[in-house]
Amino acid sequence: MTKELDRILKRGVTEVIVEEELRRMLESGKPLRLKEGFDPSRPDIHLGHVVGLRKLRQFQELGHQVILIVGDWTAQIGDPTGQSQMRNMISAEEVRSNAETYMTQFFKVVDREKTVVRWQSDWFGKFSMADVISLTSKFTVAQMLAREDFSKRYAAGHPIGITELLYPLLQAYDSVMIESDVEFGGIDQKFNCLMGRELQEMMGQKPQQVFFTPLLVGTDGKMKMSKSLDNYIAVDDPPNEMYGKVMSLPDELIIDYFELITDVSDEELNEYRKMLAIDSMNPMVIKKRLAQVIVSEFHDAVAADTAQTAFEKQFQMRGVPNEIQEIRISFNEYIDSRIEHPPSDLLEAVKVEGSNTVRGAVSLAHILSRYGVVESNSQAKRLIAQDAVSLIYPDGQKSVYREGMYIRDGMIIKVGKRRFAKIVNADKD
RNA sequence: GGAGGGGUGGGUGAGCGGUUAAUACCAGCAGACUGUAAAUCUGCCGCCAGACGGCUACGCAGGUUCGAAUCCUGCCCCCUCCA
Repeated sequence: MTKELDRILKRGVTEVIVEEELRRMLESGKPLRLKEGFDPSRPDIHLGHVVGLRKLRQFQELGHQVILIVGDWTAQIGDPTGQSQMRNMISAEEVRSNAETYMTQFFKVVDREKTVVRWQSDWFGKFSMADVISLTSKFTVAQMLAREDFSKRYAAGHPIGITELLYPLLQAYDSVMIESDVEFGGIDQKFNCLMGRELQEMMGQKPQQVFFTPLLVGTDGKMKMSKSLDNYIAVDDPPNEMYGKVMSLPDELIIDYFELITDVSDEELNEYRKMLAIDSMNPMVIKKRLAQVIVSEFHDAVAADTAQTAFEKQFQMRGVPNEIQEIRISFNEYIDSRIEHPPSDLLEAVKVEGSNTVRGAVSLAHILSRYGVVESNSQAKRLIAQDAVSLIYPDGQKSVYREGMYIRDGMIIKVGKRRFAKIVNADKD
């Protein structure tokens, strides 16, 4: 028991306030009320969130109760944490639908049975001006500026919304309302969470303990994982994509990921650490193992295997993936329209070598942009000019696409490393 | 209320009448290399057009000019200082 507790309190933890106190509470055997709040402003949960969610799960397994707070009010304000710009407010309807998707993802990690969901609007919905004043009167501007995000912005002359100052107060008030024993959050939430302690104490409650988890670095290897930086791996990512994203992580992150979002034993972890340190194994191999573990966690072992095979085939052996977007086009239509009276939005095509061939650089660029393989016509042309587009014939032959080449039924177009599309002549059926 | 500074492409940020689809950096994309790692090198990086070329773009709306992101007028927004 104590050993297990040690592990939970040590692995994947940045700081616990107050550790001794929390340990005592845990050992007392009394079920604790664990608070985790989220703002349904961006509904996608990614691996960065999972670090904390896994902790919640571990505590649940010890018999404690999770109280999930849907921050429908704070979401509208926008969390100022780590922001150098003022946040824009989002609408109430948006919040509501986001919350929906959020929760299904949330419960991929956390045990639904041992979780209570509360909406902030339960209490803030009936907040009056008098309540707002009474809440805000407890704090000073200096206290708010003690927070680095704010003081930096202030010093740099960047705007700070008054609602943003309110944010930590609302979050703190949540702790009071649910009589939280322990709040969970990323270390960047420190200010907000500590605010909760202060407010609880002022309101005559025992201040919550706070459990801070580390921030997971995103796929760019530099910044913390976040949706707005587009360096995230979402728990909802399909297996192949998830696998690929893990493989694209910088090697330096392998250990962190194993430690923070998988259950591999400490012994195994040390093993990897050693291997990486002395270079006794290609890090790629260990990373593949990581990718597999992660995909099995959010999907299943079979999906993980499939993803691995697909990855090897597509990227390591430079092959063609199994599932490819099909582009069905009527060859005849293109050809006829060319001959009769070509509408400007139609593709140019020239009939050659029988009826199942379309020709011309224009055509391919159009096809690619029209069917969403690339964003625009201009972009397609640029890619073609850069030899980034190639044709793969049904017999496996491959050649870089050049202006004037023929496009045939059944041919696969490869754009860059990862975009594929198969041309199908719709006239056949 | 007063004084001053500012709003430029995804981000930072230059330009302050023409040679500017707009310097530079970051991000992004592509190619070489490779382990879809990192590092490095190279190219691209508004849209349409096969091409000549055209269109849209520098907070918004007008105006001056052969010509404006650059000048003028009005409006909106942001920042700083004083009260």
